Amino acid sequence: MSRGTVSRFLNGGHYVSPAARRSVESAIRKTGYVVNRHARSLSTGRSDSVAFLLTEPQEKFFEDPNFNILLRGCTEHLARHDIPLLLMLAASDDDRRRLTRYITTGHVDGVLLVSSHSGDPVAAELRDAGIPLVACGKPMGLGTTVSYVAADDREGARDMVRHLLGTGRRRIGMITGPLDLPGGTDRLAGYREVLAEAGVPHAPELVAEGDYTRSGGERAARRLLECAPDMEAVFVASDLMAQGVVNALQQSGRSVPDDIAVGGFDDSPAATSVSPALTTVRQPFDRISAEMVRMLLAQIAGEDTAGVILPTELVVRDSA
Amino acid sequence: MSRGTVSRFLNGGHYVSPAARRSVESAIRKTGYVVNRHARSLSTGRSDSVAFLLTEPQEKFFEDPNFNILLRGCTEHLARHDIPLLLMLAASDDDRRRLTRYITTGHVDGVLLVSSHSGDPVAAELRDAGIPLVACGKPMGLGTTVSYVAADDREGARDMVRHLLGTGRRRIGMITGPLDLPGGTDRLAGYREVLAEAGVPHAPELVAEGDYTRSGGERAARRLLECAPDMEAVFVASDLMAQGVVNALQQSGRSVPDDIAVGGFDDSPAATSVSPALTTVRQPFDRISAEMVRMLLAQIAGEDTAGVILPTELVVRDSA
DNA sequence: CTGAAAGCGCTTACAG
DNA sequence: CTGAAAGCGCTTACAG
Repeated sequence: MSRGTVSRFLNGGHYVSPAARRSVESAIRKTGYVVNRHARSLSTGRSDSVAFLLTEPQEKFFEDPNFNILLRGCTEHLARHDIPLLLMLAASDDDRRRLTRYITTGHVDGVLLVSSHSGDPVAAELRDAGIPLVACGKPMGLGTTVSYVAADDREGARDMVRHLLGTGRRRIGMITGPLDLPGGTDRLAGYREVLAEAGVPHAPELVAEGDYTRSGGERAARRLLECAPDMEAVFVASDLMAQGVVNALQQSGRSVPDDIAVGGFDDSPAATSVSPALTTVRQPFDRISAEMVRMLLAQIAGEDTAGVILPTELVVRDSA
Repeated sequence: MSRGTVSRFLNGGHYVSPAARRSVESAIRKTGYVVNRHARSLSTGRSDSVAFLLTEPQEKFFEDPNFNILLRGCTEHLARHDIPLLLMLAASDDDRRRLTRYITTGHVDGVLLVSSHSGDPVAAELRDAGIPLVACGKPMGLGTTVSYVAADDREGARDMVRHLLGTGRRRIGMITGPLDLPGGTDRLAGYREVLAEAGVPHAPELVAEGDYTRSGGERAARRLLECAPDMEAVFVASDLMAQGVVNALQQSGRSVPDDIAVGGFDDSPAATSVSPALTTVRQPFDRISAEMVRMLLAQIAGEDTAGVILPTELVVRDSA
């Protein structure tokens, strides 16, 4: 039997007679044959695997439940296509270089890129190398040359601030995400717009930049409390930070929501593990990961993809 | 210039004249040449990458700081050899199959295996496929056919229980790890031995099995409190669980360590983020990851390696 | 130090 | 439906 026939059997079994198929099957069973992926990849040009690349310090990856959820979603959606997901953490510049080299060198058919800060060269490097690429969140400063899927950060923020205004509060503070991340700037923009529309005067002392960590939220809350002790509500750009905020407020003797209402963002597991449970803006994580995978596979298949923005949803619980 | 010369240049530059080297360098720069790894791997039989394979539900990976630390250590030690680490999470059986196939198929030169429960087929599968393999913790039921590196769980447990006895307490409980994990059984064995040696009668109502999660620790502590309300101290097989235990004890109105002393295990970040700070048994994580990497590279180079057991150290803080 | 050549193990038109 | 053959892009003895 020729190696051609075996190969055809391995790749879907088209143009293989039942008899041939049977004898290949039994031979494979008998010898424990397993294809050599390198050889296959060399000849097909594909590797049949995909990377989930995170360019964040490792702590953040472990601390923030958003990554967990996103990772699980991507894994599951890829599993339906029987494609393994390789998780790569680029914590240092050195790691980044090593991993980009690894990726651009054909080891992977495409990459799901998570959390790319403006100034982070990874997205541009991969794009320039022609690697199929989908970012989670619009990569800043790259125009529309990189496909992405994101939640509608601006609109979500607007919903939350409108809700806060609706409870009668005017002195509404905000703790933003890192401002070199799209979720950082867009949520802030939404907050500002709604307040302006409602005729609430701009108050810079009510805004503090956070870093999407619990302890960062705590610190920012204390800063706000100092500069604006009369704050009535605060919109926090992530649930994890909001956990820290609730903590800091309670320690300062304020009750949530009676003294100060707190609104979060994400609707991650963090939202319901605080007391009071957080009123927050749900990111459609499952749709996000599904879209990311769909778009990446489309790119790998040679199609063009663009950016997609998915709607968020206000979830009202007890904190505001 | 022949491709042979270029290849020699790429692989260390031996037997390449300075003139040839220069012209290769400039050609590479000009064309943006990058080697095709598949072709290289096909001919060398190596892939120059290594997997960190975790067979645990994804939550545990994210919740337990031990994994974080171990992962970081392995990444760093491999970085010194310029070898990328691919993280693979096998949460479901389906994932496991997909990833084992991926691995045994030559995509990776070796694997660092974390947390293999007895009954988990992964270690045996990889071993049978002849993949270089180092486990973290002795894989149960596999005899000595798989190399591993572990902390001295038994001796560490002995130290802790001796310390607890030394503070004058006799009614000492234990919350174990999962008993299908070596750390689970060995720490329990150390606990039992020391109590027996001290003439303390065996009291089954003082032992509860935990699962290395915070909430599991909480549950186990409540169970113990019910069955043995006169407990004076408890040795908890992980710091993360101990966090939950301290919580449960305090909620029940007990003070730690005055009413009940608590000893942990790991000396992970969890140990110092509780109040009171945990007296615990330090696992030498950095040495563990260094050894794992060293042994894996040795195996890849064709050497044989065995099991190594590293000493622990008692760290006395406030909880006991 | 250098080049020509074989070989790594697959896939895929191409004839038949 | 099947086999013979070319080709994927490297590495590595082997002569020179």
